[in-house]
Amino acid sequence: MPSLKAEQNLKARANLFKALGNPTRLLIVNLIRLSPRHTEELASILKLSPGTISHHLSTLSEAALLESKKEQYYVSYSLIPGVLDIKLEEMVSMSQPGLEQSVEKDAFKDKVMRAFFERGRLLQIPTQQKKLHVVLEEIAKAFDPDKSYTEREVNIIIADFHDDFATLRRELINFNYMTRSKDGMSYRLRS
Amino acid sequence: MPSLKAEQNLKARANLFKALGNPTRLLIVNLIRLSPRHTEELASILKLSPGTISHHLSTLSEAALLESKKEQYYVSYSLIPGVLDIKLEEMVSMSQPGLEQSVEKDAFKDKVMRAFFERGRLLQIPTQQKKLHVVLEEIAKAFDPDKSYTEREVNIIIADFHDDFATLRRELINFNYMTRSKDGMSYRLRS
DNA sequence: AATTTAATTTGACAAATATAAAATTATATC
DNA sequence: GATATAATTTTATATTTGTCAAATTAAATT
Repeated sequence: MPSLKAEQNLKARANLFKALGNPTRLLIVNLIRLSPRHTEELASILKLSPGTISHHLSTLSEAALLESKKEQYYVSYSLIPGVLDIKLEEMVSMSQPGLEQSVEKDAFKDKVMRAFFERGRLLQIPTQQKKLHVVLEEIAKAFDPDKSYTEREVNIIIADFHDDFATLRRELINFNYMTRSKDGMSYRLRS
Repeated sequence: MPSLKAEQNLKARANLFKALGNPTRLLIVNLIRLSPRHTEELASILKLSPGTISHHLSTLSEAALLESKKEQYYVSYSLIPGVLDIKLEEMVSMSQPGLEQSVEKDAFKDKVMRAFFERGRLLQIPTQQKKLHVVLEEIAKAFDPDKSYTEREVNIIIADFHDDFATLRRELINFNYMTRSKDGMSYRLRS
């Protein structure tokens, strides 16, 4: 089940950014970056209560940015070495190139399909290009990729979806879902 | 007035991170990264209302991550090219190495000074090393860097701060604020 | 010009966050 | 073992945030 893991991942990424997405915590990271610090010291530098600083430090630690070490009376916090040595791009990008793409297409497509089709019939031809593409793609599925068709055959197949087969046939060619032979006599799916 | 500018900067940085610090917005960035998208499309993919998506898109735009362009009925959003091509380190680091450092030291020092000194007198010798250092540094200022002192002279000067001049003198040597000559007859500030 | 439609803005609300103050915990120093 | 002290946790509160639904705006198609 990659989706669960992906979601975990997503949250973890977001938390890293969220941890850095606060002025006080950015200051803390910058102070700590120069030399390790303890809670009280940071509190007095930033003029916030130790409790508040402690809270911020734990947020940063949970985001896997800081490490700490008991030192005399104090807990000394420091940046985990190399933790900032990464590109924003790497932090942001999810690795599932396929998954997301399919999720998205299906969702948008579903919406359009529900809106424009009813029991296999196309209710109307969408004006909007993005929706039209969904419709054309669906109609294209009715053709066999290995066969070529006469115009009349094409019309009949399209007419199962909608009466205005002429417009739809034109759009299929227009947007390159189908191609017409040079002599204009036969049609087939774009290979 | 560099501090105002620094603060602006600080907030802008934090906002960039904050913009990315939300799972929905991370998904949006990832979807947009692959190909430009419009609001409704994202809404249907992510199953959130158009209003919500619009809000997220404006957050991302304010963080200078997205650009948009009207296209047919739609507003097509895309990532500003190269915007993610930067190290986390560069995003986090503030450039004022001096400023911050002085702010911090003064703040912590001030707190210790107020706690341990009263009208120039040291109320007690701090147990804690970090505080002791602040105190020793302060006492060290009473010596002329160009002069050397007999032990008796050192004692007299320290006695102005606190009766237990012997301990303080020992700590000054201990922590290398002052050095004692080989013959043990003269003291001076660490050069 | 009228109509359609995507996008944005507004209003409302529940959830999350940043903060201080106080209580508690954990650990050094004596 | 008692005491001192930094750190953390808890409680409380004001602010910010994410979301939806509804109203409004802006713009393209008719």
